[in-house]
Amino acid sequence: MKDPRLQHDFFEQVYAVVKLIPPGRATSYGAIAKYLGTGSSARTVGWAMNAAHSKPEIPAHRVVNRLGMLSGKMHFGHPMEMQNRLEAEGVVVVDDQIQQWERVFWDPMTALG
DNA sequence: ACCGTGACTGACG
DNA sequence: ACGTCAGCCACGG
Repeated sequence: MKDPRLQHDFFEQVYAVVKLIPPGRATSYGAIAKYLGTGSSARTVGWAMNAAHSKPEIPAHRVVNRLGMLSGKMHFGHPMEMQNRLEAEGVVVVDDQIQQWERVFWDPMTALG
């Protein structure tokens, strides 16, 4: 990613993928990073989500860590907001952990190619 | 330009 | 089955 314009679009690329996550499903920071080709920049994806804070159209609650834990819940308006949104879509969350994570997990690599 | 800081991850002990 | 470490990369001070 040497083209500064592509670099500038990195956040937008992250947002584009996040917006494609179907309701009731969730993916991980690393999966998004891998799909975008920068497999080792999972942290930066998290950073992008932090910046996405102001964008209501982005379902940030559908992005969790690789184990299906709500590691970003503290960054929502209320710590329970992330869990509430997920449960509103039928996702079961117990102790910050998405239940049946293997079934809920949405992999952009296989879903989008 | 340098350094500290993460909503991360995989590897080690 | 834990806790730690070290890469990782974009950003702000």
